[in-house]
Amino acid sequence: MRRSQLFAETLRQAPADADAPGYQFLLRGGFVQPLAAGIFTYLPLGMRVKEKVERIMREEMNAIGGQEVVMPVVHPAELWQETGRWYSIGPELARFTARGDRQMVLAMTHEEVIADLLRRQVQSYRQLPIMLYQIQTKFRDEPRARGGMIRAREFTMKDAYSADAGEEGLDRSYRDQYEAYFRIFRRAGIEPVVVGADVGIMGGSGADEFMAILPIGEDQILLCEACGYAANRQIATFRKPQPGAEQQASLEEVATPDAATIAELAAFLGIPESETAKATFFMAGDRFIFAVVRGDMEVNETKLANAVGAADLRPARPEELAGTGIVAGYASPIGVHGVTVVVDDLVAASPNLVAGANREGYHLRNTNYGRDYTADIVTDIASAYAGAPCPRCGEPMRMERAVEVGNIFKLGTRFTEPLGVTFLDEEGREKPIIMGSYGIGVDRLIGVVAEVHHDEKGLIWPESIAPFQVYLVGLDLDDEAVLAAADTLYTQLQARRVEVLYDDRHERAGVKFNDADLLGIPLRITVSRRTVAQAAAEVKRRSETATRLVPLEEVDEMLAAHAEAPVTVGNI
RNA sequence: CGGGGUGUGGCGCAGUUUGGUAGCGCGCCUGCUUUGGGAGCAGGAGGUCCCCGGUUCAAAUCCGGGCACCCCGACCA
Repeated sequence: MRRSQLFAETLRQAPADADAPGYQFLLRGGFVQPLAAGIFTYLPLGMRVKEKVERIMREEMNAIGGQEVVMPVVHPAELWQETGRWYSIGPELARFTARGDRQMVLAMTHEEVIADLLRRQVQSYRQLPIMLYQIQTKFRDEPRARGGMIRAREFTMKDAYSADAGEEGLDRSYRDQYEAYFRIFRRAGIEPVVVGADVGIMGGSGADEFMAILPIGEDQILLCEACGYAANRQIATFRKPQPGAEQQASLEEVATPDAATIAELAAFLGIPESETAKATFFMAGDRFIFAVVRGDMEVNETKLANAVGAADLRPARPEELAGTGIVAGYASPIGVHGVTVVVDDLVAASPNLVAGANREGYHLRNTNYGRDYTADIVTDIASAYAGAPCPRCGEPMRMERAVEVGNIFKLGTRFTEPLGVTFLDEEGREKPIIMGSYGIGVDRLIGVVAEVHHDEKGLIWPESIAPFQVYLVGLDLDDEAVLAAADTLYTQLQARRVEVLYDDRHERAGVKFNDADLLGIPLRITVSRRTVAQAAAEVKRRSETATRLVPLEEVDEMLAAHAEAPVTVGNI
């Protein structure tokens, strides 16, 4: 491809609304063009990257027995009503009315459709196992798209679904996907960490997330370097400190004016925050949830939601406290009524904590679980934190921000049961199919690679997904000998099936070199009056600063030899 | 959905406080010169100043109401 023909206008300055550096380069280089918040057009350069990422995914999915399908983006509402997600998922599920008042949804995921497909096609255990995948558009009306390609509303996902006759089969499919995922991410140039995850709206029995550690990540993960424990903060546990062993003392009200926060309270009384109890209030639908953790810890909303069996939790509004006996800022479970009380197990085990008196300006010393109050649920609802002791080995854990680039779920019968997706086993018994679901965000992966692989000048694509393998810079092209040499090399490289972008524009050297750096193509080859005088071309790797001269007749041979590299797609 | 910010030519911005009919840099077009790290000179094209309404002799600027986009939080396979 000649640069003069390529539809890619590079920008010297990044649009002001792009903050992440990798995303800025994707915009400046002409890889993608935003249409609206979280909705993008892929331009030719971006399309080439996307195509290569998808090719890797296809290869790895095919390698574990996956078969490709494409399912619709528009689904009838009835299917989503059958699984209940029509009702349980909020406005992020985009709904619209088609002709004749038919309710439709835009696919945010495809479990319903795949389950329906299996329901229609599978009758016998002899047809199982099945592994299907697609690379297809999804739409999620996210409350807030951000981070460029990392969190889009319309995006492309590689989603795979396994159908097995039993748990052992699911374990095997899950393991195959797990390993394929590592191969996909490594080939695309990132090294993810796998963390245990919450099953969220997917339901099912287990889930792992593939996380790319990045400061712009929206997720937080806890990692133990000593034993390898890794978990999303949403579900991460930690070894709780030993509660104090002192005797229970008698309850005592103490005036604590203007001490409505734990920090103020601890400072006022001259005690550590760990000797206090913190109360927070949530609504799970119509249920009022009163949650208590030790003062130095935070409530983990995911754990709390799971503890009370709620799909959704939101902070309670002040007016919702009316009639419960709760006084915000001075709250404790003592004297409250009509609410579901959930107490963290550490609080329940800790003697003589300072807690609110449910009276403006007063707290209680020496509150004790069991003696002074009880709870509907006592369990772990505290959030793990940086430095928290590992639940397995007790060593302090690291907390990192990360982007979820892939996830795998053991769905079990979450979708096949309500939809009646069954098969007959060897004994002629009807059983629900056991499913797994496995997703990778294609655009998000590209966005993550861009964030990981760049320098101050631009992108540095891994060879495996670079839009071109070679950026051929022609300088002094008004010199006929140089033009002929550059054109010849271009033709030779194309004949070798090397993907080459030939900068034949009438631009100055600086412009071309800077564009080459911005676009991040792995190899730059320069032909100029200077190099032609030595019958050579200058070769430079984007990832390195060194250049070297290679005789013109050897350049295409050199690249052909290079084609052996295992991770490479294409002919270089 | 709460808090904050921003909407002015393709991109980056000034102008808004104190109303007077739109400007700078980059990019783009033409010509000449230049030519290994974002050239110089000369000439030129390009803008419903986010939208609607109001105030005013006069609105990018003041007032009201929308919308869009960005950041933080909430939310999130």
